[in-house]
Amino acid sequence: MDQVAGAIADPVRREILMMLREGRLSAGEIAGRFPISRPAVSRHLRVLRDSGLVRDELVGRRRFYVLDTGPLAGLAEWMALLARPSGWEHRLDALETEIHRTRRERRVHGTTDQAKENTA
Amino acid sequence: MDQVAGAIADPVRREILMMLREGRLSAGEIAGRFPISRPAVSRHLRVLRDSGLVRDELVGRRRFYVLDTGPLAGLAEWMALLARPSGWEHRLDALETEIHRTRRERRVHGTTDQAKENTA
DNA sequence: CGAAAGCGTAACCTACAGGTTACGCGTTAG
DNA sequence: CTAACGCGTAACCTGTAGGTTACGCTTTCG
Repeated sequence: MDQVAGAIADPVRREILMMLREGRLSAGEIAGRFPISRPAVSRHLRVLRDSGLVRDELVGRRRFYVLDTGPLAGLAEWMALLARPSGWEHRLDALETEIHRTRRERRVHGTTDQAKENTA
Repeated sequence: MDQVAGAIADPVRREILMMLREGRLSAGEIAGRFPISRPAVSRHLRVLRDSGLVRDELVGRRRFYVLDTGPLAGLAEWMALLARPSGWEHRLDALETEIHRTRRERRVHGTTDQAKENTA
């Protein structure tokens, strides 16, 4: 959970995650949408990979990144625990169920090309 | 939300927040539970105050800190948005939930002594 | 096969986060 | 009134996060 919290803390990484929400993207496609250099983005992607928030799929000479919201569950649980008397934690519960549902449907994003899976 | 994410990212600050869940604590009481120096804890408290996650109450020569989970809502919403499959219907849903979010008083920790409120 | 595309890694630099000690200021106690 | 307490701030040091350029490896294409 520590790694997840750290990964979330950076605005560039948060934006990358939001990009990946609409489907997988190659490293170059992601880097092209930022004003910073490609290696900088590459290292942000490495942090996200280590945290488990993204998976990568090697397709030819390209590397696609896929969002994986699973690791968010731990952080969500911590937040819910912290805010127990608050009232908005119901949305966090919803988030967790959503995460589990997404876990089942993850294969929808996978298209029909072969890819060597490189999960962190 | 950026400040909240940054505040959450540090393990010491997370532990402070968990401590405050059971009631307000003075700066000295908090610092006494960590192996690091008191000024270091003081600056962690400053970060938490700036993020809005804690409020402070001056009582005599002591300064009590009180948990405020309100600012977590923004981050929670972002996480929920990320975990959902992309689509504008879901965004509307989240917006609606945010608008009707309850602002009920969190007077639970407040005891009966007078205190000058110093919210960030 | 040789050249170009697509990415990650290495080496390097700078800014800042997080730690320490020294200090100052307001408040309580004696 | 003076001394001690409680706490924040200033000044300083160090490790690391995040940026850059240079480079190397693998895959595709002429």
